[in-house]
Amino acid sequence: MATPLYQTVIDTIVARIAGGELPSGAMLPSETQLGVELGVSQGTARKALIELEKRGLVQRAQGRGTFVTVRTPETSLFSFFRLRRADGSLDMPQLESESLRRRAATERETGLLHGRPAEVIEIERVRSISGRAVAHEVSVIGAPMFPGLAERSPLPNTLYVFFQQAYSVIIVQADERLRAISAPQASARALGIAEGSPVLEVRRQAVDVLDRIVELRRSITLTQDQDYLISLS
Amino acid sequence: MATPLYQTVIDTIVARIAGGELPSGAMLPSETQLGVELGVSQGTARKALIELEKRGLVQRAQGRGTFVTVRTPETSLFSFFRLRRADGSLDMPQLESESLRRRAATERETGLLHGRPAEVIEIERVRSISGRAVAHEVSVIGAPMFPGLAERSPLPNTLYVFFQQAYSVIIVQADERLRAISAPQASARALGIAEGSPVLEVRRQAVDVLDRIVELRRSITLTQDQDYLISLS
DNA sequence: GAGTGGTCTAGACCACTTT
DNA sequence: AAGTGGTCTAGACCACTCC
Repeated sequence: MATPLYQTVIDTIVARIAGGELPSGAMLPSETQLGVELGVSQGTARKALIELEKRGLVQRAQGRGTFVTVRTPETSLFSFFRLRRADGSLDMPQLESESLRRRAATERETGLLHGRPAEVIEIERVRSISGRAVAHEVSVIGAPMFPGLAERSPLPNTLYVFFQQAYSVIIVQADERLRAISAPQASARALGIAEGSPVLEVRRQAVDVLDRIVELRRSITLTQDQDYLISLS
Repeated sequence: MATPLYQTVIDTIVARIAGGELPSGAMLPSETQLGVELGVSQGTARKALIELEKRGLVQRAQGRGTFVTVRTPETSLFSFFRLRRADGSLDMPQLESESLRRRAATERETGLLHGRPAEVIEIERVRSISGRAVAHEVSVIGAPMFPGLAERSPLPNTLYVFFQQAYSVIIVQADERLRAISAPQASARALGIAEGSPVLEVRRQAVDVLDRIVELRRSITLTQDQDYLISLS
């Protein structure tokens, strides 16, 4: 029993979703159908589907079926944008400005990003909440993985939804390192604050469903009116 | 089918662990035994145990059995102490100083903490890494929930391990709000830094296995040599 | 009514650990 | 050899959704 049967079922479905064969919102075959298709029992197919639901990749609804999880700007921001009001609620951020650059990758970027890209696309954005600039983000992605992206500016508000819809790249995890620093010049200007004010620096590696590092991001965040909210367990 | 059978099995085991009947490291009955005891099938007992393992409350090992998860200072710090070196590894922090106070609870504390305590115990600590003070923490817990604690100073390095061993209070989750602020006077003095330097403020609510808010904590953290490392999904 | 997932059972065989 | 969890199957019944 080298690899369990249900694991190959999981892998098959993940591949179908990551390959675009099962797009966002699509209904999966029923447990019984899936079992017949893949030559396993309904119980084994069920175990795979439950695991996929726990990963957030599909959603199951009694009486309706199993569906590929739909990511909207709202759900994506809810997971991956952590600034919250004092009462914990999410103020929808607006995109204030955006600029795109295509440039040679640094050694570090080539080493970290999936596919060891020699060229990257850099996306610089400022987000605001209730008219106040609160975050200055610089994202870096491998150019070969996102053909044509550099020519599509302005990009949608939420990158990860766009990645999934246009490139079948599904971000499921973000590893972050946080530090309190004095606002660097560029960010201070972008956010309209005094240089040297304390800001939260967030350096992120975004990982997709195939466990590939897809994006490197550095955000400079204002935490005067909003908190960066997380949960450890 | 108001509540599933396996849920009552889960609740039974959680109660036994939280009640001290199954202490840290104890072996649980086998799936079959548990099924007989509680009048359910082995498969149902199994589903409950798997759920408990996912919550981190027990650990299962093929051929050996199921055991109540042992929390050591190492495992506890690994989960709930997030400062890490650049390479992601954990430098064990040392306790630099500690002071305890018993005092009347503020209105906010009474409202948030389990049991609406009128009196609380305040634990103030400074932690250091390689001889450098890096965190100034103030914890507040309800006095009635921890009888005799105020007289036991100095407390062990890791509070949550101590809570579990001495009071069967098992912390499983910490909800945190992060901000970058200018170091307040008291913390600046405790950490030996200039007042006004940027520091990471972490306000935490620690939740136990019975879903009760047990501790309120405010940490002022230096993020010069170490990062605050988290993962979103 | 037909089809879906949710729960529960019973039994089989395998892999691993301990004695 | 005995006991444990890990996998897999087959079938039953229930609750829910949709037509």
